[in-house]
Amino acid sequence: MTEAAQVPADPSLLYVLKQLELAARSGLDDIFRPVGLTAHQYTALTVLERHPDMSSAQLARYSFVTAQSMADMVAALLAAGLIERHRDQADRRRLVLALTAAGRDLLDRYRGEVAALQARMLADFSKKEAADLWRMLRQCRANLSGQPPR
Amino acid sequence: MTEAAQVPADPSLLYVLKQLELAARSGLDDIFRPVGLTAHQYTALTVLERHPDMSSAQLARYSFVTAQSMADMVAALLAAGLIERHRDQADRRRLVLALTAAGRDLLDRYRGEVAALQARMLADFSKKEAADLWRMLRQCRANLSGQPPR
DNA sequence: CTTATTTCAGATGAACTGAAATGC
DNA sequence: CGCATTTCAGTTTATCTGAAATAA
Repeated sequence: MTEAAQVPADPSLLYVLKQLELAARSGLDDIFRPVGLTAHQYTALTVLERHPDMSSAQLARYSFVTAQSMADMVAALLAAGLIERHRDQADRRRLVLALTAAGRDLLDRYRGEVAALQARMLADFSKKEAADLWRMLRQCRANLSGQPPR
Repeated sequence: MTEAAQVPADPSLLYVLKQLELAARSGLDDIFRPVGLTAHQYTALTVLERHPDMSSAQLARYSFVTAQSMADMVAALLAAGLIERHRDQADRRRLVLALTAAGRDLLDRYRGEVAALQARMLADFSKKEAADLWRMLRQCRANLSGQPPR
């Protein structure tokens, strides 16, 4: 008998968080599967959009993965023509990354779908509730990581 | 403003959610590394605690992984002596799982540390704020749960 | 007969560690 | 010299797909 996954009677906050993130990432993967992008790769693109001229190593620290792991993902985005890179003139060890026109175009093209996913998640939320949720999540992250919110 | 904010200045709600879940899971992994348990395995134990006598296949649907993947994890928990299983007398295809005394003992032993992690995450939250966050996260999960699994 | 559960076998991908080359 | 960035090479681990056996 196929029963839908049921909700625990009294799940911990950490567990609800995990399941919600799973559902959200699944939604992102569904959106970007047609263009052969994973949720992780999309996320990296949005980080580069907000913080241009990061190096692969910086991006890795930002995403809590090793520089080697991030190098693989950067290679995939380079191969897809969504980002480009060039030597930093000030520090010639660094290869700074930037979105290409195609990368910016892709982000623009899917902004609506991603916003719709977020809106679906926040159905029935008032503007204030959504803002409160956002603020509290950032606070939680700051509390756990010791990192300043970005 | 004459121009719409086309490029988000702040990280999206989905992105903050992802980073927070990452930090929380990292905290769980730190807690359970000494006993050789992953955050995912710990989560499975807590699910079994709340919902005794689930089969591996049910647990898999519950966790949004395939039955084959869950079988590997179940095997690890069996080998560690934290769960046991026996045939369901009503449906002899099913191998129902249950915590062993050692499994219950482990959960009891680490309940405090997990609660402390959650408390660290919720530092400087009022009781009402924490309750609001919990409620909103559950609401978000419910809103997205109509999604097809991966 | 069809479906669900479990198990076996192999494939894949995304992360890791270690080490070397380069440049500050 | 110590340290950071990038790259090369190999490894691990967790998932997946496919297929078979068992039972309702």
